[in-house]
Amino acid sequence: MGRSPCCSKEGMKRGAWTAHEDQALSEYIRIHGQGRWRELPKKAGLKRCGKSCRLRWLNYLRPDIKRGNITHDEEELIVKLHRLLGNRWSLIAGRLPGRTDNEIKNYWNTNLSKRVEGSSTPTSSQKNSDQPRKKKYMGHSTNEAVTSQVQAVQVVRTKAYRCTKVFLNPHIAKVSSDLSMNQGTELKQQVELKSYKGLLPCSSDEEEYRSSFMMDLNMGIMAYLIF
DNA sequence: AATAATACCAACCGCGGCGCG
DNA sequence: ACGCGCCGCGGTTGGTATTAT
Repeated sequence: MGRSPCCSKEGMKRGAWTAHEDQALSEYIRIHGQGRWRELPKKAGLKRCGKSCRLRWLNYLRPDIKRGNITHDEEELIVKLHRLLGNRWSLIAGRLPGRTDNEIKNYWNTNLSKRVEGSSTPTSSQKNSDQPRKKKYMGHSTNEAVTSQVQAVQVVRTKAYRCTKVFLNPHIAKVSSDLSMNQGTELKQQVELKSYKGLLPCSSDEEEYRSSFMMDLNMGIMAYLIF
């Protein structure tokens, strides 16, 4: 069955997004919500295909995206989940609040796949020596870039800057605020990781974990929200 | 200082799943 | 039951930053 291309490519812009485009997209979604990607660009006045808009939003502009280096705990979790799920990046990302499938996929391809291939998960001491070269990113967040560079037309060079600013998932923020004002994300993450550790297989009953994990997925509820 | 090689990551592409008429 | 269109996923590509020579 032949499929028509998702959108006509004629007159469509490609490549890096400009601050102006980012702003237009964010603004549109803020007002109208996400979805209807096909018609979104037209309505938002963007010369982009819907797919591109969706990707940009999901991987970059979403306010709940947590940017910055993947922590060791997150890394361990990714490795474990990958062992269970394979390249199901969206599922894996679903277990890592604030992380996108694209980000995890990239991280896996550039760091973890090499490391995991040959040996088992490294110890923390190994980790430092094994760790692939890290760029000395200067800590820009893209959202900062967006706000500070809103001189339109200028392309946002989103890459090559690892940022230190953390964007909170609203759910996390809510739970965190339930916990207490200054316990914030760190505590939340600890709690979250504890809950993962409770769920993750201790080698023997992987099946058990797998089924409870799948049930969890089926319920459509992130485990971290429960704890 | 210049150039090449490598690492990293945003964005693109094509396909499959699913819902709807 | 079938075809069509939209959405989402996973693999791949391309451009830039960083490091090595």
